[in-house]
Amino acid sequence: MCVEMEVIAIVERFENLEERKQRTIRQAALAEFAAHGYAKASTNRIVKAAGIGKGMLFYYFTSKQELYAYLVKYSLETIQSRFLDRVDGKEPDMIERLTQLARLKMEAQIENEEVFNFSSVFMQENDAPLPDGLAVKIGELKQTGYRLMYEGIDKSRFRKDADPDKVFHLIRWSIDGFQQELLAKLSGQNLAEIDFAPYWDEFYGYLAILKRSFYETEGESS
Amino acid sequence: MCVEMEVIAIVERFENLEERKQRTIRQAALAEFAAHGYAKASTNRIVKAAGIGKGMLFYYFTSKQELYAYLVKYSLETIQSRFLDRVDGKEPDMIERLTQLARLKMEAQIENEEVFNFSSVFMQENDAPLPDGLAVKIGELKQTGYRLMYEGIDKSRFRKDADPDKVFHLIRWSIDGFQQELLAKLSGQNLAEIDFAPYWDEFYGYLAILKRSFYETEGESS
DNA sequence: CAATATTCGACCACTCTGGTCAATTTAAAT
DNA sequence: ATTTAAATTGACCAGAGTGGTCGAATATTG
Repeated sequence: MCVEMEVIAIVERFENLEERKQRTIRQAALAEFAAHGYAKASTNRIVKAAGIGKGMLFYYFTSKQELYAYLVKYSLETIQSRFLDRVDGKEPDMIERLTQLARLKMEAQIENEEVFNFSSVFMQENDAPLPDGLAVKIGELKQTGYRLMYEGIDKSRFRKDADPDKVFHLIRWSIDGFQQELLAKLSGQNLAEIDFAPYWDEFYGYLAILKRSFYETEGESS
Repeated sequence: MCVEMEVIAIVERFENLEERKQRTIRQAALAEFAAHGYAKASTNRIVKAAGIGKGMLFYYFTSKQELYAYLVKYSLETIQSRFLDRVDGKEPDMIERLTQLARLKMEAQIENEEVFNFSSVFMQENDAPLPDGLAVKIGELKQTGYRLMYEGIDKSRFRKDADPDKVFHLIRWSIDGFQQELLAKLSGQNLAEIDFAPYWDEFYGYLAILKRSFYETEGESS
């Protein structure tokens, strides 16, 4: 009886769900893992936040581990397609490059806030149980990010009286500092509701100073 | 009988201990609270790390709360006396001021690593049960730190073609960035065993560039 | 109507929690 | 040497929370 059985991976049950429900559960789980890390995250809190019965979580995923692995995979794909793929890694001007990175990351983050929060947690976590393939992919993502930030920058545009590598770092720290401080100020608010225009203006103000200070001056007219 | 009884606060039992043992227990507790925050910190792990029986912890302190409060108080006093009190809040030159802060903080941190790690945790934690007095003192410490970093800086030394407030932030972010990155690179190692000389040299290299770039040029000869 | 796919939450064995306390060792006082 | 007091231990407690199961109820489908 039933020689040819429809074998479906359990996780497909989840993927066949209507998007709305999938999203609710994913958000709840991402938030929980982001807030507590793998070990201390609670499946009970996840189901409560997602508004589903305890049984359903283990109907969609065989275990906490599989749920975690799914979330990591999902996050990697999201970051890749919604952020990294859109970056122009050829732009040689450092400030242009970093501005682009900042803008694209912000755009991606607004629509996938939990994913980015979660990613900064699992990128550091190293005692979470992950299938080898995913662990490798995390490493690759880190490297991609690194390349996008450091590779192919034309340092010859910097002022000649200073070590270009040092100038490079100073510019990076400045832009990072602005971003971090802005994000801290805005934390708690819903990013999607914020009008970023004035913050971008402020940002460009900083960039102008950085250019004036760290780039070779090219014809200083009044 | 025994009308005049020697009433001692329980915590004094701890303070009458020999310094060595006090220190061992304090370090274990500071590390545990720093790593997990108040709620998730485990008294079991503390006594194990400190090498004492479970009973002793509650012989010295009546509860986890009291232990936590003691550690906060101890940390505040340490930071005040070993760091803040030594800062010259009058130095008007921003880079001099921040250099001084970096150096003094580093010196204090080398000899009280756990205290500083713990402090950055309890300064953000806001659902830990603390006697009102201490909560106030934490606020005061934050303000002192803020003043030491921002107050009385002579911004007129900055280049005239840029908003001095922006320049101020750029310099701060640069120095913070260097510090953070260094600390991250050195994390895990025992700070006391590290020779910081080359790092200070590197640091001064950055400061020279910052001065050259952001300060008003005063007679550019060569 | 029957078969199948979903959904629920009570329940399980287990771990860990902050805290207690009877019993023991150590030190001090007489 | 003997009494008294202080210091120290870890087994133990009730309670909370853990990841995960499962029988029963409900929806959906053929």
